[in-house]
Amino acid sequence: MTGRRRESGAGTEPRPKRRGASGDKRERILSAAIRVFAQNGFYSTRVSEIATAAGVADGTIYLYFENKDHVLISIFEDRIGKLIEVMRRTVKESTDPREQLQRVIALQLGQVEENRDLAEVVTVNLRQSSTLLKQYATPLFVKYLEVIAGVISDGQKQGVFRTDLSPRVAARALYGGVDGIMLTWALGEPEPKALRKAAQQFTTLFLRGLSPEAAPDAE
Amino acid sequence: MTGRRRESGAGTEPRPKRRGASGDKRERILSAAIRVFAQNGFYSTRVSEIATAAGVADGTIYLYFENKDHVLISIFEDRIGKLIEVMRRTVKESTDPREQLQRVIALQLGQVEENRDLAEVVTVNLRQSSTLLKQYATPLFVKYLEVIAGVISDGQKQGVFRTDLSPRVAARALYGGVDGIMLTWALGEPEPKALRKAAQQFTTLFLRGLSPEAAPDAE
DNA sequence: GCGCCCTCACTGAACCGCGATTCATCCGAT
DNA sequence: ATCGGATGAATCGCGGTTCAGTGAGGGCGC
Repeated sequence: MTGRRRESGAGTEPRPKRRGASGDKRERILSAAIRVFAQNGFYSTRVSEIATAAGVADGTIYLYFENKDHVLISIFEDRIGKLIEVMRRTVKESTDPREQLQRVIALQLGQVEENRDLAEVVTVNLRQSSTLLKQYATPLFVKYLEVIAGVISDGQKQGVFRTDLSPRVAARALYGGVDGIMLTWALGEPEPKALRKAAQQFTTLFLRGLSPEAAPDAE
Repeated sequence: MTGRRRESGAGTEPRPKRRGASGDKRERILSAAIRVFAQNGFYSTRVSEIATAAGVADGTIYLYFENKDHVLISIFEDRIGKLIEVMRRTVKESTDPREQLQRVIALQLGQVEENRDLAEVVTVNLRQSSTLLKQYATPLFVKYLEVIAGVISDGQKQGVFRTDLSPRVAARALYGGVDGIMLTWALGEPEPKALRKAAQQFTTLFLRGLSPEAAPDAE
């Protein structure tokens, strides 16, 4: 007798029509969630906290998102999706792969600098879920890697990057390096200058690492 | 119903909070936890699953660990602590900083290769808890970075590494790169050769990045 | 040597608090 | 008056933690 499950609604999208303030409510919830997740982590955050932070009622969350998981998923899809888009555009602004990489690194760390919470959510929470998020985050992650790998591959074809490195490995290394810097910055003291300086140094390190002619073997 | 337990042996175990008991039970729980956490993630894993995987009763977990959180904490303290110890020893086996770095990278990815689950727990779960783990994982992380930074700093003094990079930034980049490679390997297909190859390439990339003499400036 | 207890690691079913989700109800706009 | 987004108290299942038992080992009194 308890089988009154109301899941019959064929529409899996709980997103209501965006009318007036409605559209900005979804946005409010998302940005509140970023704040709270960064503060407490995904699993330690209760839905009611997000609601309070967003200035809406608990139930309202469920008008815009299927459930708590999908709030996090939406953060990735919205924010990281946008980041990748911007990255693609940034890459197109130059034809020199070295400069492209430099801009990509600066772009990422710049974004992060002005939104520390997002940085924390991305670096920390990206890895939180077991299967669910792996499913949603991985495709984005792959897209990200493809952009980087594309730049490196181009550079190799143009002869400005050494060709004995797999673009995908190098892309992972770039991602990892940026992530590592973001992580220690997000967890540590919030000194913005340090971040920029680190970005600069990392770029130098990475670019020399990719350079086609070996430095004189010091030994 | 295998009543087989009580493996006395020469058990001088100061480990359990309780009196001298079968010390191997704690170990069984830890390694089971690594397996299950890697599979499902920390928060999606119930204590009863760890217990089942370890072949003990639910309550037994609480004889060896304060609570679920501390199971994860103990994994870090035990395993990562050991890794850092081995790293330190490895570093001492050589005096050439370039070789030291190379060995450190190989060591880490080697460890990981033979224990994929641990890799996943380290890369993924390291970032799970909000405050609790930050508190326990950060000191270890700092120790780790210090070892790497120490090697780089030495190399700079010896003149085999460029001196315009902060050893700490470079250390973070190294960490990040290794982590990024581990992550994509842990999440992706389990091809061991790929890991070793990636390690090799990353080492090359990183060492050239650190080399003191610039490659011919390509631009 | 024998058997009686006592101890203590271990067990696992039950408890209980928490928090995600629901839904009856409430407005405000048209 | 009607529609539909918004509300938030109540629900309810999950799962971490507890604790009353269990039984094997071994100390000890005889």
